[in-house]
Amino acid sequence: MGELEQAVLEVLWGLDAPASGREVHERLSGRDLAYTTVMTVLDRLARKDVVVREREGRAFRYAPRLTRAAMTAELMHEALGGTDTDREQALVSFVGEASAEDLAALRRALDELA
Amino acid sequence: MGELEQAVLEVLWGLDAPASGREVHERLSGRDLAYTTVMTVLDRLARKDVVVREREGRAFRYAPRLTRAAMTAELMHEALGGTDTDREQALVSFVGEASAEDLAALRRALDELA
DNA sequence: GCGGAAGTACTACAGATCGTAGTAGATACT
DNA sequence: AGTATCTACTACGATCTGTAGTACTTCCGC
Repeated sequence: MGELEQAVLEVLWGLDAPASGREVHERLSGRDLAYTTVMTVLDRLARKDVVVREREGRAFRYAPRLTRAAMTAELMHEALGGTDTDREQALVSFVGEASAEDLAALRRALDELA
Repeated sequence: MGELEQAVLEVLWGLDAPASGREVHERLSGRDLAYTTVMTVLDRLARKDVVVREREGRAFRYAPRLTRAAMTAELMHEALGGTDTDREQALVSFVGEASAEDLAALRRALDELA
């Protein structure tokens, strides 16, 4: 995920409804990009199934396939997935390096599961 | 991390001591790569601080900077780090999608922390 | 001490991904 | 019909990765 791609995703997560390319472009006005640049990025993200696009009349509306939290979780699982063997060790390492807040959140999350 | 880079790392993790380029090359004989190819990859990994190299006489010996588990944990933290806001949600999502084994391992790891 | 083996450093090149954007063609609003 | 929107397609340079060759340096055996 490139820098710009990330930024575009960020914009989409910041909205509650699917957005048009034009809208995304406006939210990125700080970067002073061409409209077509934003469209290219949206297209690539859609091709990678990171965002989904639905037709609305002549135009498309774009939305992230996953919430930010879900995507983060997916990335974490992906990282863990690389490790066929040391899964357990990796998790130990993970909690070992986690902040107190993250540990608390983890414990709560686990408790809520049953 | 490219495919080959990953494979080279895998080899290094499979050994208990720092290895020479020649050794790594031999362990990758299945891929039929040129020795210099392996050296290039080791060099790039060293440049990225993924592996460390220490001089031994005329040659170098290469070793992963982190254990596999530690690197996995680092990648997981990195993924989580991208999320400034929804950390908590991300963790909930993460445990929500985890396998029973991973959950058990997580619980054990947390219990051992105190 | 010389010739070959082993190593490193440097360079190269092609394919993929990404940032960046232009042009053409379709559609719609007025 | 003219103008604004939008999508589709194409392009180009930068960076990363896979892959490898060449040149220079040792070092070991003879």
